[in-house]
Amino acid sequence: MPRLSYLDIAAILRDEIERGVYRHGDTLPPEPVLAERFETTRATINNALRVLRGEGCIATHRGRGTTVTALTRRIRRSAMTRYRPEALQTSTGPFDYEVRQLGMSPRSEVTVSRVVPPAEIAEILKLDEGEQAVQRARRMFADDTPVMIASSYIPLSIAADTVLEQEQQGPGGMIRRLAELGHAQVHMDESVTVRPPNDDEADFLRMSSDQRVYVILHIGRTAEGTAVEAAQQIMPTHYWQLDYSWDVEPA
Amino acid sequence: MPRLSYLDIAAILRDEIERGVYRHGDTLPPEPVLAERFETTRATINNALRVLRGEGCIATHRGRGTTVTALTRRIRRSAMTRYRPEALQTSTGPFDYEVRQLGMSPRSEVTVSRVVPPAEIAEILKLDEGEQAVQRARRMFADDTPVMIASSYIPLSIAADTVLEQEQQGPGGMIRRLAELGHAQVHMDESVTVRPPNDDEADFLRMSSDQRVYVILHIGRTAEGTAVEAAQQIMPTHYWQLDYSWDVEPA
DNA sequence: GAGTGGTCTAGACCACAGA
DNA sequence: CTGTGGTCTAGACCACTCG
Repeated sequence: MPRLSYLDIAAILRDEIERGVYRHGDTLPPEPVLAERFETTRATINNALRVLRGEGCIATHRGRGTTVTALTRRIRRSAMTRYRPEALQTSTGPFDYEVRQLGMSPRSEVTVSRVVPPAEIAEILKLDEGEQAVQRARRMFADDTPVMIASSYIPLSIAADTVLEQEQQGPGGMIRRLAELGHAQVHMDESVTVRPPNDDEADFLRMSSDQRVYVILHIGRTAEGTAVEAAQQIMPTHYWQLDYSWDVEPA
Repeated sequence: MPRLSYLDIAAILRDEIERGVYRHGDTLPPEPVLAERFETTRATINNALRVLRGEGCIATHRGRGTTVTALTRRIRRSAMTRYRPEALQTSTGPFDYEVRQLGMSPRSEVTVSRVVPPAEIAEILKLDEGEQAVQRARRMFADDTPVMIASSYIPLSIAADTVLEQEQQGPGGMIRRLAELGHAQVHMDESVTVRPPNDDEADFLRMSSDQRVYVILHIGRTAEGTAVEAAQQIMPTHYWQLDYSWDVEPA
């Protein structure tokens, strides 16, 4: 019998996970045991697990073991509905809706502070070098699995000493508050890129460097085209699907 | 002096690439040479190169060596403009525009055939089990670097024996032709996910399994909501940025 | 302290590209 | 043929988690 390659082993384990031999949340056998089962060494098993980790099937933790990832389906982030007035009416907000769609429980933690934003954000908000902005940082969970980091920045000239510097926003969230302050947003820009997580992101999102995050840069603009809010959202690619839909004029 | 970890080595090499010690297109020293330089073994070098490969910095080819990736900036795919009538007026089409924006030369190859589409596509187009559709497969290049695989599917009931089964489409492309055939599209849906490339994709796009592709499912609908075109686009994440922009009603 | 996965060493064989 | 990167073996040390 020919030896199995790490890809073969990954395929076998993937199949067993899909067939339910290992359930979501289960712990896989330790690497030495798998090595024995497949008549190979730990290095090869480690390689196979890296493949599955990259796909988001499993998560490995030193000292704790290898567990099958909890999320069955991906959370669907519907860009066009999540910023619509109707979506904002609900006190819970679009993230809560998106997570509940999967039958999971949403939770989030907010931190508000004044910071000098990253250069990319400062440029969008047309801030001077070293100028501060209000940062609203949110860490979001689905059933206690961390699934998103979002940082919104609003120029101090708009947000200083307003409700935007308080943690609780009330129904309609930031968009509604900004509108009430005379900065109604009528246009959104988003760009999507993908990269490995940095150390902080990997730590909070419990990711390995074999996995990837979406980086979504979201910009809200007023009728004059001024950017009044710039937000960066970091999400593991294996947890999310991004949905967009729009109307076009017929050709 | 402490030994360097593969992450340290990756960081050093990344820095050297960014500083221009190795230029885009250059070949890096072979792994045994790097192993000697960093006083370690090939396995550790291999590990370091895997990190850079995952970021899209380099590409490794057995027998040929390791080269620095050609693309400096990412191609920007602007979803909302690429399907607008104005964008379609130009005979060249949106992909050509997007690539030229980077100062590169676009090229694409089209293959038209009748196939039974993947289940996901068949469901969208409401095809019966085993029913065929017209597939227009495009492989796209920027300066001879393969950057995208796109497969559009149109139901046979619409496309059979029409200009849609010919390779050349003329100005306005498929959207215009569909409109002329009485299937004007007024609504677009797109979903974005990310995964490792499959073997075919990795082969054509010259990717390794450490890298990732966007999978964009694009659906064009008529005023009645009928899907008349479903397309799947596969693009290496390290080559592309996805842009979306839209208007919202004020809160 | 025992068990986990992360990383490394030293060496080997292989598939593949190119002269 | 030589040199490349891909993969594997056998063994080791380490950091981390948990009882």
